[in-house]
Amino acid sequence: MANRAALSEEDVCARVRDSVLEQRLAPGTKLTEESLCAVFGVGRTTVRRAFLLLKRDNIIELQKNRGAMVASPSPEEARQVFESRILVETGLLKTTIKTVTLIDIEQLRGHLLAEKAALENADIARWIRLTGEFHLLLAKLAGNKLLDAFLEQLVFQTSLIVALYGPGSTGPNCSGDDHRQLVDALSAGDHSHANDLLVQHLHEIEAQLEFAPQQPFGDLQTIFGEARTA
Amino acid sequence: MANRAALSEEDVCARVRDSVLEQRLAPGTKLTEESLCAVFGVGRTTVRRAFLLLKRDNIIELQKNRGAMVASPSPEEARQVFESRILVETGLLKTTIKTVTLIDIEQLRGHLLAEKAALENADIARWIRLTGEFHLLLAKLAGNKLLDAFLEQLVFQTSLIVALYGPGSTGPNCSGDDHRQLVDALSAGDHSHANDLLVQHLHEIEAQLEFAPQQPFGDLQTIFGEARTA
DNA sequence: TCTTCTAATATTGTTGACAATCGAATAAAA
DNA sequence: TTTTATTCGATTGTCAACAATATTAGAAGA
Repeated sequence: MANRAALSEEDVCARVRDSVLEQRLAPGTKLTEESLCAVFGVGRTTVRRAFLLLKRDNIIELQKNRGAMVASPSPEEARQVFESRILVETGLLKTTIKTVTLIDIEQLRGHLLAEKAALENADIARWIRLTGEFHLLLAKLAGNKLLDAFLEQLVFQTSLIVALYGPGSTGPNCSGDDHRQLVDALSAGDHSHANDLLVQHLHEIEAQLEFAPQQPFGDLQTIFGEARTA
Repeated sequence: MANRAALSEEDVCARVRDSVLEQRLAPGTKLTEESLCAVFGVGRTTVRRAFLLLKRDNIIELQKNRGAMVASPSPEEARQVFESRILVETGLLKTTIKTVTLIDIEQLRGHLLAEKAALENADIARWIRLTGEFHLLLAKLAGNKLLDAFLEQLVFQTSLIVALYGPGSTGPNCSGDDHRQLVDALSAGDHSHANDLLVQHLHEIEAQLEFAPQQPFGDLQTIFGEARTA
């Protein structure tokens, strides 16, 4: 059994975000306080505070007296997310390309292997999560915590957007080889090429969106139950 | 008298942020729950939730069992704030220069007048706030709410940074004429020039910083009392 | 006088009960 | 059958009391 030390609001927030990142929590899902209390074994106070954090990150929407539901970004919001990602990620890349070390490259390649393994094991949830985390890992190399945190928000929202408007459940969040090519360009110190690849990669994902919503669903206990696979 | 409808955590959060923006709340100031309850006439629940929001915006620091204090960004954090601002603001400018309308220019010029008036009236608090809001107004024209919200965070943090490391109390947050020149360039549709001015403007502010902290102070009741001058 | 320990005070953290509000189900009327 | 009211159950919002923790003040000893 997991330890019984009470989870903090940050923990609950992280768990919910994980579920969003792995697309086990569909946009529009109603989150009642009581159910989350039960799932995570915490009091309403903690859940309530977690809701506040999640709202600030645009992961849930809070309506007065009507509770919380997982956010459903509009097409316009989706556009803004990708616009922001391109700006931030290319900005970070400009720094990274100048400071990147061999150790960093090793770490990135290690991550690529993990992505590949997850895909081969047909562990789709894990793969979806890893492809998102690749971008965060890449961002971290630039050493700007503020932009990191902001990009994190954007990546989580991207997950919601892909869940809403993306291609069928088989469809990739990030097509397989793009990340490897990007690491290669980075390793070669070719900023212009790396930049092109990054922009193209993001545009590709955006281009695959079809703005006609759909609604999968899931049971909360199941969804949250198997969160910690890392 | 103002209406007695209870303020929400967002309201409290906004009031505190206003005070930070106008530099009436010094970095390091201890914020006890009870004092804020008294000042704003709300319960501890509301203050507590506001604290959570303020923490997420890096405006206060929360220590377990030790309460909240206004954040004191480190020199490294200051560097990251300016790096982020340059990235975001130049990115937004690239959009704005393509879509800006005469009405937008009018609005910006109106803001410049307000800045000038505040300066002439020696209403320094208001002037400091307006110079910060100029950047937010400019950003809003690009029509990306996510980047807007992020820049808002950065501007508030800039206020803390200037309070900590900036030139003496007479020193300007944004030197007077820079904003006007920027609007002129924008009005002329000269992207390259506008971009240069913006970058130079931000670099100027950063260059004026001296990383040797100082500590002004103030009474909470006074600080919050005269917040709403807009 | 200075240090160290203890007790008192003040502040924060948590819980549970109660109030307010919303949504659904039912019943009544057109 | 459809629409409108009303009641009931469920969910959220608020508050106050209590517990846990930290800070301060004071006393004792060197």
